[in-house]
Amino acid sequence: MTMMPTHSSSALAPNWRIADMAAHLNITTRAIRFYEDKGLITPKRSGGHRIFSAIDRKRLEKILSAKRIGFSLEDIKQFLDVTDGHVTGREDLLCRKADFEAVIVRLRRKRRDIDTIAKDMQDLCAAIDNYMETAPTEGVFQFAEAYAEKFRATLDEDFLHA
Amino acid sequence: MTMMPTHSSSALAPNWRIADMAAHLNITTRAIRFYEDKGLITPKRSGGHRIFSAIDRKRLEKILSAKRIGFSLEDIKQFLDVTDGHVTGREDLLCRKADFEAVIVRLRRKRRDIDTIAKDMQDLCAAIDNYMETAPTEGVFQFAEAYAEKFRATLDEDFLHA
DNA sequence: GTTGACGTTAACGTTAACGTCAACTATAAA
DNA sequence: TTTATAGTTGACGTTAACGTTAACGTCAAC
Repeated sequence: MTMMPTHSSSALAPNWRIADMAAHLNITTRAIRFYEDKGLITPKRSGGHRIFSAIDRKRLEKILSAKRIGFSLEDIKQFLDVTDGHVTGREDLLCRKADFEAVIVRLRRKRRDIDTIAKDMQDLCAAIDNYMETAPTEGVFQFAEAYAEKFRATLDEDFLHA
Repeated sequence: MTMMPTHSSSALAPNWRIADMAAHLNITTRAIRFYEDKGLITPKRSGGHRIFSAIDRKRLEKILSAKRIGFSLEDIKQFLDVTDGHVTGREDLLCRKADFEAVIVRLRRKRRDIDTIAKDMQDLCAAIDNYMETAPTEGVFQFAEAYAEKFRATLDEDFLHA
């Protein structure tokens, strides 16, 4: 007797059900249905049930990446509409392209924001470490004071450049 | 008669009113009041009116940076509570530090997400440019098809590594 | 042919981060 | 002193992105 591949997945041509997808991507089935309602994905159907391909999965992964960096589902739809070829007019395409270029600029700023905040967080962690070593039981407020001092230093620095 | 510095601002020791702050930071006064309600800022008062110092401004700028990269106001409050010295217990501080280190890890992923999406956007813009040059009036659907082809290529590549 | 795990749609509930009045007050200028 | 121009505190409205039932369909297995 030959082994029949299970309905839920096959290594070569995977076709997952909604729960499999949700588990793989660490989201809820509700979210996936919601994305379909919003027109972000259109998985195939088999007797009313949704069937997800590898392409569907890749698409969902991109959607989640975009979501993590703050894009709304509507933003994402704008992008997908173009890659899917739902925007065909020359004027429309050029308009979208301008939008995307503005987005790229904002992404650069977002990268800078991340670096700024990450540095602050690392400094804060280091300050906590330092506080733990140098102030065993006494001087409870020294930590905040030291941090505030550092904060005022960056403030003065900004004044010089402004 | 000596020039009296105006109430609204002085270069050396600026004290802005809420509308000035809002204009400088490109947000609404409502947002600023909301941040105060949530305990993120505590500007001084002068007869009921809020007065903002350079420190308040810097603090707000940090808040907006954090917001842009997806932190909720509650997240931001967690961070500020520590830097302000409202968290004094050793256990509490170590606990917060662990949270912050987890955040730093997520920020690294967010950076990667940004790079991924930015590259996709740049590719898409380039594809649009290319399409504009090579397909003057005919073959409306070639653009989407070309993009889909490229997409399948990255998909196959992922299969090799999985 | 029934069971049980999983799927479906439809509809209302929830939370965050403000927007939007409304009614009142404080300050600066005339 | 009056007036114009902000500023103040509620209180309710709004939007996005789902969560949460409710009520019912499907399908492989026993």
